[in-house]
Amino acid sequence: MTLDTHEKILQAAFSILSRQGYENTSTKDIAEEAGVAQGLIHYYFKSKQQLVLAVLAAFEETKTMLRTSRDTNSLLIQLIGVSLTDPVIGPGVLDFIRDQRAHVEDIARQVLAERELDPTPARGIAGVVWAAILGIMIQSLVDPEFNTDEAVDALAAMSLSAVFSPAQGA
Amino acid sequence: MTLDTHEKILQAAFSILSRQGYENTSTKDIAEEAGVAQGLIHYYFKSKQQLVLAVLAAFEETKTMLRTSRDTNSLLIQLIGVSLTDPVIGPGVLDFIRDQRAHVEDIARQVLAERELDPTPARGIAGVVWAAILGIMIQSLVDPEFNTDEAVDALAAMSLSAVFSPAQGA
Amino acid sequence: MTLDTHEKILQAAFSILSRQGYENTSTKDIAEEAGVAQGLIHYYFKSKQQLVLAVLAAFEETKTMLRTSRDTNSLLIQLIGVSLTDPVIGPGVLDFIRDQRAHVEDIARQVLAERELDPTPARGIAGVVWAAILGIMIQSLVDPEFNTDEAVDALAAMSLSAVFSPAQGA
Amino acid sequence: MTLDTHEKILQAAFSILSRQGYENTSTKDIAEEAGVAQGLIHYYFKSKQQLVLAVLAAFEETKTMLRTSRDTNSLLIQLIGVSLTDPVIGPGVLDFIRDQRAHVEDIARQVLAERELDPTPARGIAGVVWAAILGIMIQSLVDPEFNTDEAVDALAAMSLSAVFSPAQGA
DNA sequence: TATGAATGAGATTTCATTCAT
DNA sequence: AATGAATGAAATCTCATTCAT
Repeated sequence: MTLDTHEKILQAAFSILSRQGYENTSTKDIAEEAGVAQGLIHYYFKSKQQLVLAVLAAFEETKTMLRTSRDTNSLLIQLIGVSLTDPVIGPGVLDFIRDQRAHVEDIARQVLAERELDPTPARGIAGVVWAAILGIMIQSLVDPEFNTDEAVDALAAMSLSAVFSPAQGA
Repeated sequence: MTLDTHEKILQAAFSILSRQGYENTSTKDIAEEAGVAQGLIHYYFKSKQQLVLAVLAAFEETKTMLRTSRDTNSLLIQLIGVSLTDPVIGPGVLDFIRDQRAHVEDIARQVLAERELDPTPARGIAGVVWAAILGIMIQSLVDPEFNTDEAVDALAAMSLSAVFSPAQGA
Repeated sequence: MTLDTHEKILQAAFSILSRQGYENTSTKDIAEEAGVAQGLIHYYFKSKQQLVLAVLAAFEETKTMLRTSRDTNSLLIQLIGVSLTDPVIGPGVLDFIRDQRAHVEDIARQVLAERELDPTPARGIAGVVWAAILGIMIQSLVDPEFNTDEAVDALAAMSLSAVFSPAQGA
Repeated sequence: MTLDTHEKILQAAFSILSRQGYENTSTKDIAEEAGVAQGLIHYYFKSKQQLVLAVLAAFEETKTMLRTSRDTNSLLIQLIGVSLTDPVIGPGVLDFIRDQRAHVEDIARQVLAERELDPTPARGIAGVVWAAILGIMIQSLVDPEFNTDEAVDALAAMSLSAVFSPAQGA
């Protein structure tokens, strides 16, 4: 199962971007990692930005494959930073984040339904839970001494409390 | 109250960095914003990286002044992205994040003490709460439709539940 | 006989470096002399230093072609000065000087062998003769009134004496 | 015996220039080495070039003190390189070299006179001997494996031969 | 499709020199 | 005499993008 060139470039871009970051990665680097000529990058992708968007889009499709990979998280956090100023990258990151949050919201809604509870707070809970996931991701990446397991346990506990506690949405 | 040049450069750097991001801001931009010659930047700060670290350090001192400012948050998120690959910026961001988390942990510990509860879960709770704050920050910045107030309310409710619920650390 | 770009840059570099000296020649100057874009210099040569080393290496290959050229000598003397402080240029110049001295030593050894004399002093003689050649080069370059022919004659006479005189190595 | 500022700058300049070379030494470096303000350099010396000329001129006066110092030689060789392109440094170096050669010529003339020999070849011999001294200096500086003693011995032997041999000026 | 040479703009940094105090 | 802040030009190097083949 040989990869076609398009795919080869995408994978090379993901690999090197997550290692080096958006601004520290040149299209030449990507071409070398992919084993193709520099010019070919722009034959398949109109610009460096478009290539990165394509990488981001590929995340979702191959989600399970890459899930919880440190590389993926690293690239995501970096792209969030970029997205704050880049008008092309920005919308792509926004879509990605909304999708993820919607996914969490679905789960919350399910749980509440199973308990025959009011589904209204699902959106607020999803906002916080997904926020906490992002923040835990960041602290894991930035701080080698951050106790990720402890944080994940605490998040689980807090989420359960939120579902059963009458204090919700105070 | 005229600012001395050193301060003028710091403020200009903060202002323009938070707007444009680290990689999109040149030292020339900063000099122009500050109204000084380009070379003067390097008279006061050995490198662009050192200047940014100085801006970051100034955050803490003027924390109340700038608190909840969108600019500050924007710069912080961007610098987190940069910190993943930059060996000079990295440690500065790490210190900042640890300080903030420690601050949250202090508060959690206080609350638990007032209730005469076991202080052990304070650290785990702090990790999650500060994570959620970061994540809410990000979603506010990236997604104009994100309902920040709702998320903050939910976070408050979940934190309260965490303190009183016996399920902690399950 | 069109030159390929690599060669064109090398020749332009040699020409302008020998005229203006290492520190007074910018890569922009070299690009203009070669009639190419500034960035192309760094496409072919990783740095200005590497380009200069390549020029130096080209000396030996085209030695006869350029022999006794004032330009070559000028560049060599300037690079010797640079070599005293530059860790990249330094080794290149050192190799060049050793090669030249070894060449002189070979000749001395040959002459002594033809006369059936002890070859031991060849190394000492070579050191001095090559030293004198360097020094005559310098004086010719620096002092327009220096009588180069007279000095060369005297060097020849002294070298002959050295070979035949029993006083060697006294 | 405290040094006046003028002298302090001269000595600092000599010390740091011989270590770092002309182009790698900034006026700021010299000011710091001298323990004075940057601006003061230009109060005493019109330009960096004039300062270097003053250092060179000071060589001759303090010749005995500094004689055979590796620092002095290093600075001289570097300045010879600079002199080939710098219209201000150039003449200063030229004077220096002529003085030194004249000194050697005086000695040669004396020796010939003592032997009651024809003084004509003195100039040619001086040109070569001084050339050899320069060249030996260079090789000592550039090549840590160069056998300086052997070369000096050989130069002495060759010079003696030159004085007594009838082959002179062949 | 694919190559890689070529371009040109722009970034960081250094530095001799000037000037107000 | 002395200070050190300020200037502005220039240097090296990087890089996304284009283009002829």
